Amino acid sequence: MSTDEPDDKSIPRSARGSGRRLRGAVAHYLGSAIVSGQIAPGETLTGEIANAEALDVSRSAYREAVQVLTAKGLVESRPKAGTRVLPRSRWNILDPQVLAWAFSAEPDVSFVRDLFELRAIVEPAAARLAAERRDKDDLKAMKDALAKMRRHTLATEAGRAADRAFHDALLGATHNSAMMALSASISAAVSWTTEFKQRSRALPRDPVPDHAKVFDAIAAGDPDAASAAMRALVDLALDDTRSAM
Amino acid sequence: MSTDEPDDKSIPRSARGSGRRLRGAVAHYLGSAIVSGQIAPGETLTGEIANAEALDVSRSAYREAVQVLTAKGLVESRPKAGTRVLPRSRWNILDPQVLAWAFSAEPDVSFVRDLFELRAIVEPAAARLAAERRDKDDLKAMKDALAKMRRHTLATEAGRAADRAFHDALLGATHNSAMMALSASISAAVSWTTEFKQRSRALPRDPVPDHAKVFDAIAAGDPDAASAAMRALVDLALDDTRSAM
DNA sequence: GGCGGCAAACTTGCCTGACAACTTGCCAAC
DNA sequence: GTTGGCAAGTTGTCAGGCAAGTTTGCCGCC
Repeated sequence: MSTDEPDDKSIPRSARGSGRRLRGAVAHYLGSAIVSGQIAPGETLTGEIANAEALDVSRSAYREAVQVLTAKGLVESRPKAGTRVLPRSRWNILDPQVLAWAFSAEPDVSFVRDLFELRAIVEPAAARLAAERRDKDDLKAMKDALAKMRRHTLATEAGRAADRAFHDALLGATHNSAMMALSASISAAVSWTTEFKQRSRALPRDPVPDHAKVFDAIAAGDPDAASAAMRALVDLALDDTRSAM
Repeated sequence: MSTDEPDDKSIPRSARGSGRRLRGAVAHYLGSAIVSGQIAPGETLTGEIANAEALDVSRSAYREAVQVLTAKGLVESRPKAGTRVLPRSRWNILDPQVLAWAFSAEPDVSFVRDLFELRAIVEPAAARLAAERRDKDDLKAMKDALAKMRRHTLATEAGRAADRAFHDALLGATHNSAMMALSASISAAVSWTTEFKQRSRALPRDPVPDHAKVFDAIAAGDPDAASAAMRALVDLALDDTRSAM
């Protein structure tokens, strides 16, 4: 892309054009490096002036990027001690952006397993709640998403967006704000893994029938059936993902 | 500059001494104002130079605070348009810090209900996993926390810390990183609500027996019993909290 | 010889002032 | 009425400097 500057590691400048501001690019660069393990927990990264200069940005831009990482629990900085990477246990890995950084590199297998495990716990329970509380608008949103899934397949970005929309609508039908916050994280993760599945080989299974079963149970107001149908859906998705890795 | 200024709203300077850096105080101030609804979603807050001056901090400190809010999905800022508060659906309310801001003011009743609902879903499932996977260290950590809970009551901060430690150890025993990330959020929320219960009136119930039952089931490696015991514990906690509000 | 306090040095924290980049909304021309 | 460009205002980035706080090591005291 950029014809001008084949500098050592000053990538951010070229990534600036992608809508992200400059500090966003720096945050992405550092965040990915940390989450992917290139900078191990406990390590303290080089001083602000040196590091900012190495990345060819001003100290303020660099500092604002570090603030973002601090806000997400990736690093902690104290005077004289420097900025050091915190242990994984303090990271907000449920943060959608951190999740994106985690999947921007080769996703860790055990981490994907953990995410699916969480999904297998939360989504069936959410489907149960949704069956009890859904209103007309919720059903309409889910129905529309389902129709879009039918039209496009999961091979297209539009299809994956429809998949996300379906799960978002489902979580939204619980009318539980905490659940909806998890929705953002989980649907993001699901989207990444779906794309990953897609990349590895053609999807062997048509996902629409499973989703339709969940929808029918929720529309019928049958909590047990909704929970069971969603459990089946997640299990199948886990199988597909597992066989793709 | 100004040594003594009982200015209208320049609170941050006084809050700086509390360990938090100055930008942390500004972030706390703005974050609380947003989460508590004083600044409604969709509103655009005043320009950086004006607002920074009103709070009696430099523009850089103010900007770094805003970056923190941006990282947590509370606001979004674009040139010329200003910085505007995003709709609640985009907030990372599972972020421990956002949770803290939410509880720093009068906590919203329906929000607390939502949190307990999530807890009622996640923690029994986590107890089930913990019963299957716990190792010696996990059991030791839980046992220690339980002993501390017995020694101090929930009326003391040490007791509440022990309660947090018990739940953290339990979530940790699942050996699931995503679950452990939720642990930070949930235990924080539980701690806030416990303190809230405490504030309203003396706790009518001794929490130790319930916790001990969960521990015994996990130590025995009985997933079903662990799940059931945890479900009972959360239900009781919900009852207490509900009657206190 | 060990221990405690003190000081210096280094890193982040904060400040100031200025300019560049980017929207947005107005306004004019077609 | 639509479309194009222009201008103004806000955030974004930059540079340099000083202050505050911590860690480290030295020095004196016990």
